[in-house]
Amino acid sequence: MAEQTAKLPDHQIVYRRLREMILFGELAPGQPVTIQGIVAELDVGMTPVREAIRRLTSEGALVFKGNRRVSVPQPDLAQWDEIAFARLCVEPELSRKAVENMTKTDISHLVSLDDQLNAAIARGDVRGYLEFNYRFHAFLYEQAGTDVLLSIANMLWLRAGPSLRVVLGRYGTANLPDKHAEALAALKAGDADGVAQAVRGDIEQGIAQVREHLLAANK
Amino acid sequence: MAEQTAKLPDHQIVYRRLREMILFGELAPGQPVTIQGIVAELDVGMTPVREAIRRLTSEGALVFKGNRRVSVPQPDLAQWDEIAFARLCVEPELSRKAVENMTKTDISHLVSLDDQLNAAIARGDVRGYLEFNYRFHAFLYEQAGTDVLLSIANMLWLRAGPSLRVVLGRYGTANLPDKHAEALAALKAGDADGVAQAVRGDIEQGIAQVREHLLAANK
DNA sequence: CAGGTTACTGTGTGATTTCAGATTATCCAC
DNA sequence: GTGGATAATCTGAAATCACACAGTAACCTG
Repeated sequence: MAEQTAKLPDHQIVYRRLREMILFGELAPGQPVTIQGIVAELDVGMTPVREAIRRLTSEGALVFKGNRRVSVPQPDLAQWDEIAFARLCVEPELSRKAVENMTKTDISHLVSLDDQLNAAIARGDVRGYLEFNYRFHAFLYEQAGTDVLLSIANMLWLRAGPSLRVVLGRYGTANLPDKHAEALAALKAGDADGVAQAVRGDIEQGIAQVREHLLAANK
Repeated sequence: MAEQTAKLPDHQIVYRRLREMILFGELAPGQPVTIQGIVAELDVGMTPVREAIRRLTSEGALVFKGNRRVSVPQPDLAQWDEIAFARLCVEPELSRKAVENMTKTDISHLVSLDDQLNAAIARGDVRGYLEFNYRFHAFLYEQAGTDVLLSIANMLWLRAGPSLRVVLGRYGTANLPDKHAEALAALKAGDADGVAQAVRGDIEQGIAQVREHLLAANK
């Protein structure tokens, strides 16, 4: 693990680091991101930082802000609905495809992630919730072995992350029902449709929460 | 148009140029892409080229080849089916949303693009076919005004482009039925579902052609 | 409050360093 | 002595950096 990052080129390290910061809410929506700020913070040259930012903007995780600043985008209601639509297309399908490739070890890893997720919820740890929720879904989807759909899903999570963070920061981790248990049960039974259905429900719940928040903020 | 590219930063110019090269088949699948090769060819510095390549890899238009080489990807059958699935999710939806925003001027522009497309087919111009086919769909989808879905669609076209080129290069532009006329008719009637249906059919045809080719090549 | 100046940020270039892969040379076994 | 395999070297490209340039926004002064 450690030796992986050691031999990885800088631009990939920066990319991953920034990615995590966006995904887990360390960068707030609207917050400006400057190249030289990152250079100072992560202690690397400008070139790798520029490449990482370029990559993230092309994935929609950062946006050009009129002038030449980039910042973390804050989706409006219409954009949120687009993200929701796309996620509901892609993620149940990924879940379905993942089922037949899952080994017992994989499933127990998912169970462990879900346990850590629940622990984070119990102690009101928003960052922990975001991280383990992401890792739960990401690990499940990875098992589908489909890189095109997976890259789309990752892109969508990147766009959804900051908004989730805002809502959770406001309302806390209480009342966070998820359908992970349901998904795990179907998974153990080898019921692909059941898993897809559970994941769909899980996504719909999360989406609805943010959606209500956006509706309320809008009016 | 010309003054746009004149004031555009180099990395965007390079990005667009490479993008077109991939989209319209100037770069063959599997062909290695080197930074210094592009530097020499387009006469710009390394940094802009690196940024453009980074962006294209994050969109799946180029892939890291194990070590630090990048090349144009060649989807196998499974990947092609993923692309197909995602396109069929996204593009009919984009078409549907586009309908209500289309003005008469927009429609006549689409008609003009379709005419040029047919002219390209008639003269056996593969590159022209790819370009006008792309521009027909791209223009239609742009009118939906939905940037998230649009960026996904663009990503998928980028992944599909090289394969289309291979098939067309092999079988020529004869026997290229499309459903553009059908789509245009529904569009003029304001029939959103009809447009979505026609686009779905159009995509399915194109997909099937490549799919057969991949099946044949595989066995 | 307006005009100009300053500080800062993004952009582009070329030199330098690092690295993966291929080629060649050497050594050991047979 | 020959065949094979392993190790050292060589090559070309990628990765990084430091600097020069340009444009913008903020600030300061009158």
